[in-house]
Amino acid sequence: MSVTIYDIADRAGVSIATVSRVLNRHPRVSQKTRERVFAVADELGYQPHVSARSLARQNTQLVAAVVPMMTSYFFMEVIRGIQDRLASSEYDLLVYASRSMEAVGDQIGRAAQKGRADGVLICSTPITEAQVRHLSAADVPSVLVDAFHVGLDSVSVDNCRGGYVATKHLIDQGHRRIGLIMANPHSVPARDRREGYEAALAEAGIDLNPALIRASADDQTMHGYTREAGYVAMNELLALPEPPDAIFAASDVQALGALKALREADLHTPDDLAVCGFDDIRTSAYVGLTTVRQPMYEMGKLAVEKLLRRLEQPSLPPSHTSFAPRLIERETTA
Amino acid sequence: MSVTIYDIADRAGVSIATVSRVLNRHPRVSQKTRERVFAVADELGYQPHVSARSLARQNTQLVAAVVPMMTSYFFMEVIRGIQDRLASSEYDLLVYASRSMEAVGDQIGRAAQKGRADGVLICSTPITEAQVRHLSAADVPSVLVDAFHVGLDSVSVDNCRGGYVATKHLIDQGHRRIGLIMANPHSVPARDRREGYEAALAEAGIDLNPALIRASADDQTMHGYTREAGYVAMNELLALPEPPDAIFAASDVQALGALKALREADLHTPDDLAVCGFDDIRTSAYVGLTTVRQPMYEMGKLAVEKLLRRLEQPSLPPSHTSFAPRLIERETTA
DNA sequence: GAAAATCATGAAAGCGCTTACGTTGTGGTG
DNA sequence: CACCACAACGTAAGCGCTTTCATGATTTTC
Repeated sequence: MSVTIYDIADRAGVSIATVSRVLNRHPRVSQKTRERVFAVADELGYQPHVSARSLARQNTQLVAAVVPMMTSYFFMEVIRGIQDRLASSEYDLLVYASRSMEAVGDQIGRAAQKGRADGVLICSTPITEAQVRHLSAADVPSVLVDAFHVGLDSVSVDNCRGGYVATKHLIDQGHRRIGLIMANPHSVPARDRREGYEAALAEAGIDLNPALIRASADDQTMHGYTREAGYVAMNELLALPEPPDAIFAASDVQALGALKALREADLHTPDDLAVCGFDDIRTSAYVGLTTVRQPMYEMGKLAVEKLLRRLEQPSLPPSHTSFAPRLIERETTA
Repeated sequence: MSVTIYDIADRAGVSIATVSRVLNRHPRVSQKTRERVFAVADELGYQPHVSARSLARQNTQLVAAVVPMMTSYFFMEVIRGIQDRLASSEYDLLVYASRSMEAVGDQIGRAAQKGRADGVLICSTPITEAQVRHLSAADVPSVLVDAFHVGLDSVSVDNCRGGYVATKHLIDQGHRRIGLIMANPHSVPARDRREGYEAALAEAGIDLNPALIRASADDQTMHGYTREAGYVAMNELLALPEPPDAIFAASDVQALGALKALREADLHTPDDLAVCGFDDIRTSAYVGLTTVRQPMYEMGKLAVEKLLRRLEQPSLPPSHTSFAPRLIERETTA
């Protein structure tokens, strides 16, 4: 078998307790033995056994992140933020990505299993009361990203405000018939964005026209945040007797689908029709899509920050941070 | 403390050995006790302690993936493949992403630590002999993705062939002065693609013109696979007394940078200049970039496949798979 | 009906580490 | 010089689980 502290102890002529103390930088060890133990450890190429350490210390040095899907740029960026912050800590990252929104529950259960991780980050999942109870029962600190629950730390984006900002921008550009390409209404962020959309219209004294609102087809895996959904929705809107003169899409991917439909219809942005998305994914900058930027990277980073804080002080009251989304003006509306 | 097999044993009036057997579906347990134990376990809401189990079983149910950077679409896709395959196994995923190419070594060490993971997937890292020795010393099965070493399982793409295919395509379109936008020459894939490029030229009887080859600026973190690098390189090529009439870029991001330079110079693809990339990232489909597609998702999937196989049969000889890249013709060359 | 085989279970020894507690030896105090 | 404080280290008891081996009960076999 591989080299353990027993081997080191033998070789260095001390007890395993002393070896452990040296390895853990315990102060009550003489300089001489410390050096000897280190020397022997090096010589034997000792590596601590992570599971054993976890069991004895009653902590893994792991953080689990649960995300609905690896596919999307949004989660990528969030995870990148998580990674980066984690890199300067002592924690490693466990990733639980599910293929469907439904499987998320299982993943949370798995991530929160006893002895699995010291903390859990849960992304973009409307968490149920049952899950919250499960988490607190399992006594594993967790923070919500892009989701909210009173009892848990969270960092999110003010989606309502984002919807408002986008719509307001379109109105300011002189548009009146503003179409909304929604995602699946089950998606809380999508609902919030719609709320902002409606608020902006109301404020400008524009009547809400339900015909201009298209919810995405019922896509199980992506909550309708797909290019195809945007494409279909746009075509439906174009087929209207009185089509819109501007579009607010609940996500950039949908907006990209909409742009495709426009190209096919030989319509041009922003002259024939203005388009504003939501997210600011990579491609958006490239194609010049006006959008509302979510600070995804920063959200991931802050989430870890909160988790680490809670790991140190478990009794802290839950803290909630809501980022203000920022309008990024590009060619599709300018 | 939380509920352990001792609690179940007490409550069910059996020994912990029996509880363990029931929980592990050991056959030698009577129907009656099996049911009782399960009932009690349910009742108490028992969850096995992962670290304890790992220690006793001498296996974590974890696979570690080491990737140079979360940033790129390439790794995202690979990881997605990994995730998907892992989802139907009993393994969870540990992700080690480093911020720089240099830190990868540390990450490998960390991932291969004793008791950390049962297997390691190493992505796009030219692995050193020392690291190989370290891995086999630590006795952790590993498979290389987008990299090669005789002694280890690997799945990669025939980059040389890819470079050849891309260049051949440009030649077939009638181009003669074909520029190459290389990445950092430290990148093995980049070197291979260049080799293919040279082979295609040679085959067509076109003299190699070193002036038409631009290696990316020495970007530490991305090996020159950046949009900026492509942009700079393209501008250099355009400034040549005799600029190229076609470009093969070692990656799509670089190609996108090149396209930007072309737009600024008011040149149009494919008429003024044809462009072919490498990778087939998301944006490529959107902007109509001709490219050579790497089956990233499939690579991730197959890598896991190989790892699982090796986990079952550790003594298998190393197996190497090389995917043939596929040319995706789009507007930038048509 | 006795010996052998089979079965269900328990006792206990790990897995490799941490850590509370106890012991020894050293130096400092009165 | 007896006493105490404290530094340095060892002993041993965990952490929560798996698994070998032993044991008694039950069934099979001739």
